[in-house]
Amino acid sequence: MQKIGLKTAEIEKKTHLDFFNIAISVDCVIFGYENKKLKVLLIKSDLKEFEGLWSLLGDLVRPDEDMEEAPYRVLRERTGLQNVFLEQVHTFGRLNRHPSGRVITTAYYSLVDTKSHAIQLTENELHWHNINDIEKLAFDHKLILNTCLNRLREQVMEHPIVFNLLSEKFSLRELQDLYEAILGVELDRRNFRKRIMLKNWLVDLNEMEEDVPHRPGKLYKLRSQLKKNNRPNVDRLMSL
Amino acid sequence: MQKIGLKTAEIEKKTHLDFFNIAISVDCVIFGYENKKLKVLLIKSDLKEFEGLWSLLGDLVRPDEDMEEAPYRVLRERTGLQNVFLEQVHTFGRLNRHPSGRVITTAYYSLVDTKSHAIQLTENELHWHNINDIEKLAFDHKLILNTCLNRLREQVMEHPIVFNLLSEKFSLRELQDLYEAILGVELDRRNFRKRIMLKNWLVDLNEMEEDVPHRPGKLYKLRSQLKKNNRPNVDRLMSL
DNA sequence: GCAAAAGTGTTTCACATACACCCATGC
DNA sequence: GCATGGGTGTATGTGAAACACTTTTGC
Repeated sequence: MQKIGLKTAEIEKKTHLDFFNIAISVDCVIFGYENKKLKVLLIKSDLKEFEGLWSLLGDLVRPDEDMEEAPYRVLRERTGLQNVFLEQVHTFGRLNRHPSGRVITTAYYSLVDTKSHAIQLTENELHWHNINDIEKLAFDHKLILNTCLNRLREQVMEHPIVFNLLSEKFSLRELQDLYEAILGVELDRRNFRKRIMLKNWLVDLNEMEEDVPHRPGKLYKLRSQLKKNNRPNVDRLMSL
Repeated sequence: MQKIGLKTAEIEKKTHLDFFNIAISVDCVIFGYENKKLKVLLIKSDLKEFEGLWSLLGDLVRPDEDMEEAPYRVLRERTGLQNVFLEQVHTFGRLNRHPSGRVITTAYYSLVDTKSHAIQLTENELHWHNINDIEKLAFDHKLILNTCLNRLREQVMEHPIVFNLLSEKFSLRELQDLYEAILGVELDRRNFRKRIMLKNWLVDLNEMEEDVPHRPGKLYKLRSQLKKNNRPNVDRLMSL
């Protein structure tokens, strides 16, 4: 330790640099759905401080990319997925939230189809975890996860987004199971169907489920106008 | 310009520093209410690039403060206001959104009582502007303002927050005028009263308006349990 | 024929909306 | 007494919620 009062140029410089030495990262809460369970994609933390704990996928924002681009890059680099649904949720900037320095992070949530062949879990440090089985995560990632899950729950009945978690064709029962997994409640089948049909989100494909050990249900898909990609349209907002 | 290939240590260092040289700021959309108009507090931009334009109040996040603290500090330093309502809305990180370097900014909106004696517009560069009269702002602040205004409009019927814009005692007519100013629509008086009473947010003070040139209205105040301060309770979220 | 899930309709309640008249006060 | 806004009730429509029986298929 250096004594106080001996403020060298080196220290002066360090102090000054410190002021600008806040790094910014993005963290992605990547939701998936399988076996009637809502899942989240996590990676083993590589930090000694969090040995054995799982963490969200994230990375520092690069100096030459728009911040909105960073979570798309993270998903592309880590899972191979492109054109996914992503939405910014909240920015977390508690002092000491990161053990190796001052890092402020912006959280995004993503909805992906786990059956997509594009998804590469090759690194083998990536795993899907049941939302309900998650106890402790590295950093403040449990808080981030909870915040994103709450946001997802708020959005799900208002906007046609859950379809990003399903294959293109699905039955109403599958859709209802998905809503139940997200919201964590049971829903009445008749009321659910009425409500979902009223929104006019679905197209009846005039096809039936196959290879099910019971009466097959009708198949639907999302109305194609609603499949807009999610990247924010800045021009539109500017003109408001 | 230096030729490529001649990468000096100086350049190496600069490149490396660049990577971490993203500054983070907070910008506050401070809403007020006066003369039946929703207002926002703006400051004359001191940047040559934005000469003559107004901008939001903001500042860099300090290396030794929680990010959530920064907007409270900005309000305290610039207006003298404390214990205000503040809510984080969105983080904006477009490349080149700031002319003097890479700055990512987190936007907060605040609701303050313009009649509060604490508020100091002393610097005289601060002025309240009617929301509807704002055309162009410095940086991407028009986008930030629109985003915050949309968020405010989403929140007002769900949460008892608009009371931060009013004095402690108010009549239902004042409250309705305020809602109309925020939402930009006219409301039916009878239906508005029923709806607001149903929420059980108000306490009848058994007092009447005074010095009004017409039949005085009853005065109400916000139920005191709802006057919770707005600072996020991290512990509660962590335990979810 | 049986197990398993698909499909469907009615009633009730809460809340949103549309709408018009009398009342209390200051001047 | 008149101008100004305060205060109130009813009828109608829409969506949410509760609730049970018949149908179709694979086995």
